[in-house]
Amino acid sequence: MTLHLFNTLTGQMDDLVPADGKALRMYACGPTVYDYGHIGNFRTFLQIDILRRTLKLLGVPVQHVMNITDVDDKIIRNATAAGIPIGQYTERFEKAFLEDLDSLRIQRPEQLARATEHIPRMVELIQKLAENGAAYQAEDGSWYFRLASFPEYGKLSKKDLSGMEDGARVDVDEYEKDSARDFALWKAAKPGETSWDTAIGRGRPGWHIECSAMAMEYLGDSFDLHAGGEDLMFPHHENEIAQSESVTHKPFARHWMHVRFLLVDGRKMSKSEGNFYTLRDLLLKGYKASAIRLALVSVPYRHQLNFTFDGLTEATNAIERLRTFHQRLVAGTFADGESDSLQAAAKKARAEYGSALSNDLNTAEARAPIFDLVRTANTALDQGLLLAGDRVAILAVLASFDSVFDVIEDRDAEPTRRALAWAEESGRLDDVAPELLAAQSLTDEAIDALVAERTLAKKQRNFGRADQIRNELAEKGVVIEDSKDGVRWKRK
RNA sequence: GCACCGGUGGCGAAGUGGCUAACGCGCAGGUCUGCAAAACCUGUACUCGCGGGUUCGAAACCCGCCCGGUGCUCCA
Repeated sequence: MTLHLFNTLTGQMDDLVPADGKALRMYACGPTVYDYGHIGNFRTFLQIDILRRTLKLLGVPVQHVMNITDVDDKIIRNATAAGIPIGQYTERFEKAFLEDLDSLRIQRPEQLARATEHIPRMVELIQKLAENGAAYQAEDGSWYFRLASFPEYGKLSKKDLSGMEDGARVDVDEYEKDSARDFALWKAAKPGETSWDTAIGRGRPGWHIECSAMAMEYLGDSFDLHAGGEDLMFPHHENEIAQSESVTHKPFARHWMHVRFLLVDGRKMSKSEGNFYTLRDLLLKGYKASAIRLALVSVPYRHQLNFTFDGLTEATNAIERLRTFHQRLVAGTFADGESDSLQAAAKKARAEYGSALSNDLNTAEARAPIFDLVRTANTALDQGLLLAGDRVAILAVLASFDSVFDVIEDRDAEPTRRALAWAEESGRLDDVAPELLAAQSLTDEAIDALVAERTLAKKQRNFGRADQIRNELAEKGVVIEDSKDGVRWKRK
């Protein structure tokens, strides 16, 4: 099976396959590390994670490069305000970002590339552009890309800029450009700002050049896929194409993928609207990392996702259903053999799941056959008709599902613990949901002891005491389930 | 203003010409249970924003309208 993925460049569904027949070479625009990542950032990174995991599911090896933008206007401004070097400023946000990736179970790219570590490569590119007449230096020493030198400009975002007039929007500090739409490749040093002394003068890179430089450094002049948020399509990606292709005269990326923005409560998320959430905000409210992952991943990447707390609750409950079922299979004992109907159901689920994902990463559609299988298997389980061979087949389907969605295996304790530690050391304990603190106050050992006491009380038919213990635990978010195989408990 | 996307049950959401309109959550009733929980069963849109049209046949295609969102500037 091959992945059919919408290609922004061609405007149609194209098969995404490695041009060299080996690994799929992809570049994804990463974060600018000037603050903690918000859920909008993570929706994009999560959808790219779904992409790379789907490729692997389909047997395609991936060579994935992501940049970390660790120098830009905001970083310089904030670091200056804090009175520290930019490296020291970005370090903690980069660390936080990588932790957040772990929390959401987003796989690390094969290569992370920091902008500040690739300055020579960028300078080289700008020099080549200058030789081709595609770049020029302004009086203050800044370098700009000459848009007029690249007639194909606009081919990605389908913009026709030929009729646009110059002078509509000119940044005050960029008045020396030949044409208003020319964009900065290199910004001349201003007094007191971080800068690099290079062959093209003292200064710092413009935003777009870093991606061209690092993509070509690790993936070559031409590569398979370039991905990012929809906002980057114009002008960022358009500029990358112009810069890169003006140097190489080869197609930059063959395939472009853009993830749509998410909305929060029906509005674009913004700090001024008061609907702005970082991952850490949500963890401290008591939502599990897996629920956040599933909620952000369940709406296909080309659709707007309206993020709500109801949606998080829905995801929490859906995961609970999957995990409970998984646990039934893992813990139970089954007679030898296999049943035709369940084997067929497992096979069908796997096929439908794979084909939904291959169809432009339709995650919503991909969930359906898995839940179908859960219901079918639960019914068989209730009737004692599920056999050992069925268990193996169904667990394999769940594993395959989790190789992309990664929500069944419960690793939620760590992100929450990390978020609480962070809240403590950064003085944000007031933001922590009281129920979360209450739940944390109870150790597993304490729960086991109470559960044991309740079981004893039940044996003595002292249901009053048994129910009292159950209620106490429930208040702290611990749910008890009695079953034939014994008592189970879980943190809600 | 120009451009693009969407409007499917209580909520989320799939489906882009033809099987009883997936799936999840929620809700109601039932089975099981000391009671619960979990699980299962049944029900939960005779209908897909509105009005026309095309077609043997449309949620799906065309036209018009209404509503919501996004982009055109830094942004994932």
